[in-house]
Amino acid sequence: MRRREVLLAPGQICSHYYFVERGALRIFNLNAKGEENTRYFAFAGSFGTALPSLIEQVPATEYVEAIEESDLLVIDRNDFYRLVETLPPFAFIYRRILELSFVQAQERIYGFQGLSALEKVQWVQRRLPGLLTRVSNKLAASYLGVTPATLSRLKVRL
Amino acid sequence: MRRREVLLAPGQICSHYYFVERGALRIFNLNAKGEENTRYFAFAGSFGTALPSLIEQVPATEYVEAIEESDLLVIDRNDFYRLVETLPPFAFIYRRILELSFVQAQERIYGFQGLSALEKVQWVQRRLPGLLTRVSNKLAASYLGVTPATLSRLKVRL
DNA sequence: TAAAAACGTTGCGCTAGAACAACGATTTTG
DNA sequence: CAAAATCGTTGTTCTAGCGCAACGTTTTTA
Repeated sequence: MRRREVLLAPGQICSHYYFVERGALRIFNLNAKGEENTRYFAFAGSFGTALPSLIEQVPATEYVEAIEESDLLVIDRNDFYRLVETLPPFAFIYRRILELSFVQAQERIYGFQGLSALEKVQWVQRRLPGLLTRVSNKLAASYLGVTPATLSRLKVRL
Repeated sequence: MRRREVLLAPGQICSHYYFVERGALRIFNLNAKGEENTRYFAFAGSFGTALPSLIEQVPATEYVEAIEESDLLVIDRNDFYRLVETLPPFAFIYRRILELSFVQAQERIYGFQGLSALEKVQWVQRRLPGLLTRVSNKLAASYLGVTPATLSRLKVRL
């Protein structure tokens, strides 16, 4: 997978899980004003996909994009669900994926609430050390929900 | 369950699912500044619990509180997991609960992003009609992430 | 490898929403 | 059922972060 390659765009129905062997994915969407909003970064060793679309088989609202040259293991949804429905160990693994995805999403969201922009940056440095140096200023800003200009100014204040 | 009764407080490990037969629950947490942050309202016909704590059996960070006189069906975690692990229909139901919880949380969060306070109020009116009249101004404000004063001003603008 | 596009940083003014405050209305409590 | 606490509303002031802009640097593309 090349840098900038788009694996899934809004409107498409997601039919794959991706396991990142090398590189990085990000899941993001565009809001009503056309601004990018990064939900999640998946680095080597983790899964990434448009989970709502994959689960409900409705058109995705988000993009899945490689942000670095990446090697991915692609898992087909139908195969995956067949395994989940017939083999208990897979059912267990899927349950764990769902549980962890949910818990993680909650932590990120409610961890951010009520924090100033500077505090959000500090939160990310604690919870995702290295993120700010690994991804571009623009992408980190879209994850934090601030403008690139604001993030740039905050970084000088540690 | 009486109005204002607290079913679970931060620090406790959650061991129950609650199904709301009558009344309403809310799940909320306090942020670093001591402000309340409502994550979710569960009205009659839906489930409510501190899912991260229930799943991981770690201390909760949130409160579960009855906001109206309520009748609840209390489901014990151990019983529930035993059912999930032995009876396929329960495994399926639990999977659906997790999937829907995740999708719902995502929609709420990313639906809000980049919206002005007024647009958030309009979003809630579309998606959760009746919420603004059923719960107090203060609680609705804590769900929207604005101050009660701001919400009060917005309501006159429809 | 040169031109074009995108990005990072910094300056400056503006504004949405917060903070603080006051006060009448509603709710809770003893 | 009366006193006390909490809540909703509205006014005023203040500020964090945005919009816009400029410009040098890095990346992309042809």
